[in-house]
Amino acid sequence: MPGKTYDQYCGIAAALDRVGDRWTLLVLRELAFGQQRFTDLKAGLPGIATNLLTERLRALEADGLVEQRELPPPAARTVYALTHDGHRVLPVLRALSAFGQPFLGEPQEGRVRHQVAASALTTRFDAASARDACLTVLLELDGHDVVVGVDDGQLVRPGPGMREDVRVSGSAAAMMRWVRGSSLADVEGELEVSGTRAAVRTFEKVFDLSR
Amino acid sequence: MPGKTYDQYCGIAAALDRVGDRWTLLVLRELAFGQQRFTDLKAGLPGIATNLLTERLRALEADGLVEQRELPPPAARTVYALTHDGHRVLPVLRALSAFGQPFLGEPQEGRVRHQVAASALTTRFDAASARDACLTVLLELDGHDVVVGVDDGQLVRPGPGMREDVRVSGSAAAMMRWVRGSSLADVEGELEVSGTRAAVRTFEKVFDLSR
DNA sequence: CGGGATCCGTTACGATACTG
DNA sequence: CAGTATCGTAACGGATCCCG
Repeated sequence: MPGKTYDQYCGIAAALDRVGDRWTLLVLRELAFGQQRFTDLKAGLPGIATNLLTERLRALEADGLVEQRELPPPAARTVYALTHDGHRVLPVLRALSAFGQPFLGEPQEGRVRHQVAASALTTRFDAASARDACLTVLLELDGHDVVVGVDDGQLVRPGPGMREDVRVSGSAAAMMRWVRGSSLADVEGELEVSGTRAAVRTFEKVFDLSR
Repeated sequence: MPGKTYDQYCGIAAALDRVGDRWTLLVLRELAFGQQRFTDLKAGLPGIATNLLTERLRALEADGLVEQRELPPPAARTVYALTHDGHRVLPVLRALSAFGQPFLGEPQEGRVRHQVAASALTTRFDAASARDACLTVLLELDGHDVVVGVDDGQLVRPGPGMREDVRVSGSAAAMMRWVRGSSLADVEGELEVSGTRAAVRTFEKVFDLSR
């Protein structure tokens, strides 16, 4: 922490004691995209000092939210990943993302990370409309695949090997524009949405995108 | 901010640029309980320096999340309150509260703020089960009234003058214990729940309390 | 090159004293 | 009651260096 613990009997204070430090929630955001090497994290967090990144990772490990994993030689040795407990921050990240969206300006082509566009999409997930829905969506943004799943009305990170019901292809900026309120017609030519009519309908309902 | 803005095109980064500083989210928590005077805020945030509290309030005002209101003379002059925009942080506070609950120890009688117990309750709200539900709950915790409402499947802060469907009376610590997983039988004698059978059933369903 | 550790100037925070 | 002022300390930012 900077300073010290808030030391209050309150869930919010307890949460901030773990993840309230500068950079910590952004580190967790990076790990929410999947396991990352130290260097990947540094690249995704422009401006962070290496010693701070180290310290934040150690603190998150100590709290059981993040763990180091050793990978077989063919790849870089060690990666960081969210633990089972660590996945419980995802709703916090989603709420922050939703809160922060209105502060963002117009997305500029080529300056939107594909994971950020995907995260902006999940921001619009509406549990009430998703009742009992099951759906796998493959986003192909600037050539990168991101899978978003809805299972039994819950937003999930699906494992690989799922066959997608809906595929959305295009630039991350276009996806961002759609999510931010443009109608699909407005981003036509930039985004291609494919899948059965029913699946696409479910997709638009669950993420409140039918405009 | 400490340091400076993260300056990333990302909702989470933009959110943290506004509310990511130390104490800021706890200031917003206090205001989520209702409008507060400077001194009330200070009392609810043990350990904060007065200059920091001032600075945080000014920054939140500049971002349009908090506003100062002048009250008619009979009371203390000026209070701080969330603006319309500022109410959009409530889901962030709820997500943080839910994330932080498991880190809290057993509640001790007399050491739980009634608002914290109420906030812990809202943590358990399940939008999927609340579909179309309408309900007003009056919590009477340690003698303080807190109203929690569900309208059309959404969690709301109801205005005054609503007649309650369910009333829960007892200590904040007992409420906390119930919310944390005890069955109603376990807190029997400490909590009194009244209302029509149907209303109580809805209450328990919507907050997943039937154990 | 990936994964850090070290050092140092700058900034923010914490504590308390003081004022309209 | 509602802040402002001051000041020592801890945390951060940036760069550099180190090691396998």
